[in-house]
Amino acid sequence: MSQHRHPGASGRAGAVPTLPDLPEATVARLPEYLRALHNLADAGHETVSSEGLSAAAGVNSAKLRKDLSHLGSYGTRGVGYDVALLIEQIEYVLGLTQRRAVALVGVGNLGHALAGYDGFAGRGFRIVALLDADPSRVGEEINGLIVRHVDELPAVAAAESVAIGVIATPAAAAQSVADQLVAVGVTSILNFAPCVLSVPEGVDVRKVDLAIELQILSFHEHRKASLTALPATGGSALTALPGGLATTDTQEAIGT
Amino acid sequence: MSQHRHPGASGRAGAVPTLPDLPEATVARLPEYLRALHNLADAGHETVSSEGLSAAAGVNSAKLRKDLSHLGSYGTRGVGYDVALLIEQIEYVLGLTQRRAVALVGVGNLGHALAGYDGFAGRGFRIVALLDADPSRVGEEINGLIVRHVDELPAVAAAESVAIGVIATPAAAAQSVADQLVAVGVTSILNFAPCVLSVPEGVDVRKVDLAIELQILSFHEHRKASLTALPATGGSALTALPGGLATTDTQEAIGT
DNA sequence: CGCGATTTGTGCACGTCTTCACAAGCGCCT
DNA sequence: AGGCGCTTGTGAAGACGTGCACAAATCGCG
Repeated sequence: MSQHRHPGASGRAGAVPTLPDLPEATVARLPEYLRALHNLADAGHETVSSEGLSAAAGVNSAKLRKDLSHLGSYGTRGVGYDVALLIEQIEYVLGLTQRRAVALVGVGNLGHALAGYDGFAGRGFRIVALLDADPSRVGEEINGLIVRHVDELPAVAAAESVAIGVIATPAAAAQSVADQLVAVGVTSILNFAPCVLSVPEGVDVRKVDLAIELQILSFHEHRKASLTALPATGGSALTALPGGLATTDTQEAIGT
Repeated sequence: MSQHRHPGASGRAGAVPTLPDLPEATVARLPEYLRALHNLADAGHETVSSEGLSAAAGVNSAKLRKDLSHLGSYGTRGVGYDVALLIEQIEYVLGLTQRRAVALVGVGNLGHALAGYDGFAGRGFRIVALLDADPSRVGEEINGLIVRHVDELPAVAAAESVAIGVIATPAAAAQSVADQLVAVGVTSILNFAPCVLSVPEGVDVRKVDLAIELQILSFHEHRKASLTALPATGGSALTALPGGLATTDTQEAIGT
């Protein structure tokens, strides 16, 4: 393998860190590995095998090895992976060495919860502004931050370089908020509003819709129910529909 | 194509509705189509072309047609899809014709927001119980429901057949709650706690982790930043600025 | 010093998902 | 009635992701 360096302590700002163009599916799993690694570190483990880490992260061990191999050879054959080193590497690749500034727009039911969610501050992010369009909400203090009017977004962005915008507004307002975020230079958006956002090229949007998750579960419920209504392993060909047996045992978590 | 019937009015309970074993990727998109269709219906449209619907749902039109073809031929060539009929079909396939009962465990920051989220009640689900292990939270009323102690889960499940459990507890409590949910017969779990749940076969778990979503965005931010810092083509390494252009234009939403 | 136990990294085959491109079908207009 | 334009449904090809199985590499021990 090629020589990999530890970019964590890199003093150079725009260095050339050979960011290795990871597959999307791998990127989506890295945070999960990272969480599992932190748990292991807290428990005092210094090294971990791919088998152990994959179990903690809930994935196949071969998949985990392939994922990690994409960011370089940081394991030792016969031993496993150095927990601390791997944490450092993944955090670097994910860009978590710098605490990115997050602006949260929409301090309603959900926004309120997000503002108080410690998973944000605890995992490499800091909320720098709470914004809302409703004047009656402006001025309220949540978790040490004062809610400001959404029109102040340019001022916020000027004071502190906002990397990520979170939209927790009603669907009707989401597109307008997205436009405003893009206008002040935000290039990554996490959208909780149930609607499609249209953004210029180069801007990343991820969507989280709680109702959709429930509906997907509902489908599987429906499917399981209609299957159990069928005869077990009858011999007759008639009513047996899905030749298969195990059905789709997607006990795997997540998808997104 | 084979004859498809409208199962919406099916009187038989455990009928054999030819549930067509949809690809997971398709299932994950159906709720999005459904939302777009409701919007179109509200706007007065009676029919919609695959082009129009796919634009409203933010996907490729060919993908949409293939997705819909999996649940039967409900379009008319030269015309498009009947909005009302398609809504009925998708809701049937997703099992939304019956309002499924949801039990929410963990009424902290996030649980509070979920309890008040209208996307639940509005989209085919009804929260039938709010549960928490903290005695100081028991008794509180949220959105018309009284918070009960988690030990009452069996009583809740006995009174009303709970189809889906939502876990919004801290990570440390999540596995225990999942076990309790499984024990009372819940076979679908939506997990907001940042941890892997182990459940018996046949139980579906979907995970939503807000921190993970942010970290994925962070990766793309990091990548975009390191790319714009690179020289365009063959220039000197140092000061060259934004020679780069399109970069990774993953403007697509979600991944689920 | 050499050997065996262990674990990583990866080539390969397989299945799933996406996308293009086009024939088949439908309604409308003349 | 016939033809024309529009839209669906789908075959085929390619991209992508997954998992097996094994060679290469490392450590510890005799």
